[in-house]
Amino acid sequence: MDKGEKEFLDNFRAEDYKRPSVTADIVIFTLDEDNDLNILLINRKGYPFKDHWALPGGFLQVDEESTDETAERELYEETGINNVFLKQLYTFSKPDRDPRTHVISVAYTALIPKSKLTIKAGDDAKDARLFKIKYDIDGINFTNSDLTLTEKDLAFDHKEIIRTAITRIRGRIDYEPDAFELLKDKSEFTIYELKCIHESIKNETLDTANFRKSFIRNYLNTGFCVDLGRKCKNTGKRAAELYAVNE
Amino acid sequence: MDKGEKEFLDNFRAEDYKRPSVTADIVIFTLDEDNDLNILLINRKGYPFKDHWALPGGFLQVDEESTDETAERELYEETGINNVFLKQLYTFSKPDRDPRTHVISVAYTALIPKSKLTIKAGDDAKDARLFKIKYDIDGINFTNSDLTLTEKDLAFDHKEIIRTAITRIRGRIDYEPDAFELLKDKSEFTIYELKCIHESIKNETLDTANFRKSFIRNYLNTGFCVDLGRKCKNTGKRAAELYAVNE
DNA sequence: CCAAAAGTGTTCATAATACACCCATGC
DNA sequence: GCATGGGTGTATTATGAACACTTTTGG
Repeated sequence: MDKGEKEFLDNFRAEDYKRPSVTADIVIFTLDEDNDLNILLINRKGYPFKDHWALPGGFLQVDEESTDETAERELYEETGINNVFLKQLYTFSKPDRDPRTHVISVAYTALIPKSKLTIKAGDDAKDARLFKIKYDIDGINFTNSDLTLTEKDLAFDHKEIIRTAITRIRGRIDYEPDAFELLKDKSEFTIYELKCIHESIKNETLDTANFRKSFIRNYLNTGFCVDLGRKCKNTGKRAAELYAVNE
Repeated sequence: MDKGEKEFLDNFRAEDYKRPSVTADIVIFTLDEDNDLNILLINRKGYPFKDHWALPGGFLQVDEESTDETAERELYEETGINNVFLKQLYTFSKPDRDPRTHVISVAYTALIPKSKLTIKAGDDAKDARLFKIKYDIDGINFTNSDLTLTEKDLAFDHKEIIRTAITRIRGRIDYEPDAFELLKDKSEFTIYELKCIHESIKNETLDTANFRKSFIRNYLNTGFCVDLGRKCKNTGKRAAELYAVNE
């Protein structure tokens, strides 16, 4: 760095410029006991959008962290887990998307097996719940045992973020190994557990034989997965072969 | 909006929170007369990274525009064109990526035929130039008739942004109709012009017959393109069939 | 025995890839 | 006449989708 640059930086005052707020919001997908695709939403304790449901997330700590780190931190605070599959999704930045001020949201997608999720409502939430994603004529609905949300119950532009996330994950599922992230145990799973994950993400049933063949071609023969050479006994019915993701 | 929310918003003071700056930076790709892939870089007039080469871009106008609009505006100021293929690429947010303060960069990719580009150096630039993208052992180089840049000549983390952009466009070229955006004239082009675009983006030569077949299958038979039923006469050699993107 | 999960085999259409070959034109 | 761009045909193999069929297991 030359003298001129040092002098410039010493005199630079960030406060002289008007700036937006930046948040990281996270679309957390998981599969429930019915193997349905679920999303984690929190019920907002304060204004704006008090009592509405929103994606977990929070403000960037300026000069301290990247938005990736904001997302990781918020995810840990919200679900108690780290070292998780977390991918940047898209950045939402319309000036009026938050009534307080101009807030840029960098959205992330996380895929987490339910067994690893310990859901707790954070500081800014009255409640945190998993919702099944249901599709009907009007668009997407979110339901669980005692609540049904429509898009109007969602805060900010979070319905748009969720739609973008679903579209993205569906586009990726056939080409990227994302589905493995939703397995209860990546080091011991059956082809049919993996098939269930693909089915709920794509929201359609898949052919057993064809799914099997593509698993063998794309993941077993490539060395991405290995055949453990033993069967899964305890599970009712016929014993299924066990596989593991090769780390 | 209820009374409580109105009161909250009236009392909300955005200045109470520390906030980052936000910019939109644009990776502008074009093809030069040799049909090589080029990128537009500007030479920085002021600090920081004075005299270094950087992506065109600029600060978000808070409360006025989305980052998409920032990118459009900057692109217009820099190249004199609008209504252009502009896609959000990725958001870069490491706290130290700009020595002034924490600056979040929302990066965009633009594909523009050279005939539509009128390059002019903006307020913050001494110079604006197209550079060929060259690959060697050390990574990517940027060259034109009188300059060769290495990654060290680039400002900020712009080499990382450019790498991300190249990877993204390569991943999309086989599945998305991005290549059509680089045609001199979308309403009158030959299959071989399109092939050249694919070749420079992928940095490999393609088989004529196979490219042709996939064009027919994916774009002609689907109605995305139409056969104009006439030939391109003026171009030396044998006359080539003309096609148009169906608007 | 039978429903359900687990696993195999066969077929057909479409895609990707490689490559051999012909036509038109300007130098 | 030959290099270059423009264009066609054919063969091989990989992939995707449809579907018929067998095996194992608990109730």
